[in-house]
Amino acid sequence: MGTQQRRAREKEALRQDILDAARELFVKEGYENVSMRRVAEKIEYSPTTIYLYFEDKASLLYAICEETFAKLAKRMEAITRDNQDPIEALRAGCRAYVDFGLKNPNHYKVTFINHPQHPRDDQRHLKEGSMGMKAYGNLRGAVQACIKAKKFREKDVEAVTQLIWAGEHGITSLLITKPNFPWVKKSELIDLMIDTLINGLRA
Amino acid sequence: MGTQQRRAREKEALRQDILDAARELFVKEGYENVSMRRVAEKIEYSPTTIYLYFEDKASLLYAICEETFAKLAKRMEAITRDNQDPIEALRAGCRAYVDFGLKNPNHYKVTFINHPQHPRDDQRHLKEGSMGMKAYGNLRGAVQACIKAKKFREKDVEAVTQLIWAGEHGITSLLITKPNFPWVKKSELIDLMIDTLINGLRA
DNA sequence: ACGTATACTTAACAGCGTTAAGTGAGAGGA
DNA sequence: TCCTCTCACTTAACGCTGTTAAGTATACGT
Repeated sequence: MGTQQRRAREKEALRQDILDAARELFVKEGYENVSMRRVAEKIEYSPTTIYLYFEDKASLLYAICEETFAKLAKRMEAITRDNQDPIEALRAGCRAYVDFGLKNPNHYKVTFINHPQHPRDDQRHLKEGSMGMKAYGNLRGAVQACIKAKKFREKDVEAVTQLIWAGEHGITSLLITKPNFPWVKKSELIDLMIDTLINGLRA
Repeated sequence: MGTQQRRAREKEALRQDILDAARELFVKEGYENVSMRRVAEKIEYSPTTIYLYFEDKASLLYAICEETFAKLAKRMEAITRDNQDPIEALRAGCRAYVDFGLKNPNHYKVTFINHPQHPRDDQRHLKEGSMGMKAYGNLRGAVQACIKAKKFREKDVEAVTQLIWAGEHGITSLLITKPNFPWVKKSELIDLMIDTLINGLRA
């Protein structure tokens, strides 16, 4: 009777092997530059085996990104929880977001930078329940707190959240995709963005 | 003797035909979704003919983008020339940049959003002499004017220029790549970004 | 021991960007 | 006028890609 459970365990193990192999390759060489055949080679199975565990290449990627962004969501939650001052919490959350993007550029690229190729994956990373959406919700919470404490002049929570997200994303994505541009000191540029936005929003 | 000139004219005409066909397809369906074979089909030549006029697919795209961004650079130049108030000039320039991106999403995508695939094209759109760089230079001019007029607290021209560019880019790229996200009114979000940044920078 | 479900592989399809080799028309010189 | 050679273009092919249909062998339940 334990056979079924053992088989299920073995299936799950192979699924994890595929995820591990794909994650390593995607992170090292970028999603577009890694073929299903190369992932298969790494785990020493035929390419088609992967399709028994994941619908297609995009789904494989999505599973990996959800894993990764779960960490970001957790980290941002901890920041807003531990910080008393809402402004400081927001500032720290923003900084964590950008740092996370720069530390996981390939994940960030496929989740937030690249346009979805197939209409089927459209916005998958920002659909309800996704980790990307969870992180967004967290940011909104931090913004909400600032507005409640009457720190901001603008009262539209959604607008301010989207504004800050766009600012963070602008810096993060440009630093990732244009590494050879003659940037000023990156860390200071990030802080300048966060400070300027918060300053500009102040009541 | 006029033969050589006529042949040169004919070559140039075909080059333009290729550009026109490629532009139309790229704009309508996006760079990645258009193959060289499809461009060739449209001009009724064999696929390899294109390679007699352009080094590869990326170069064909680059030529098209330079055309397009030349228009943006020109527009931004006119704005900074016609506007007396440096802050208003900057504001108008920012607005023009974002509007341009939203009106030419496919050009904007390949120029500013996508990561360069091949190291050879790396940063091509932001190299010296490119139209992308010209537009950047224009923005820096507008920022310079604001700093000279003592309107900003931060004095580092390069840092402020990059900050504003990142802000503009953040909004533009997210609105383009995530059209189904529940955005607040787009036009107001754009203005909020520009106003908040300028406000936050004010002396 | 036998049939069947399950896990996996082989072979193939239709497409991609790109290149090497081949063709044919037309210009220029004798 | 005829020949030659240049130059614009095409045909065929290479080595990839993601994905699927069909086939095979193992190991399970009866």
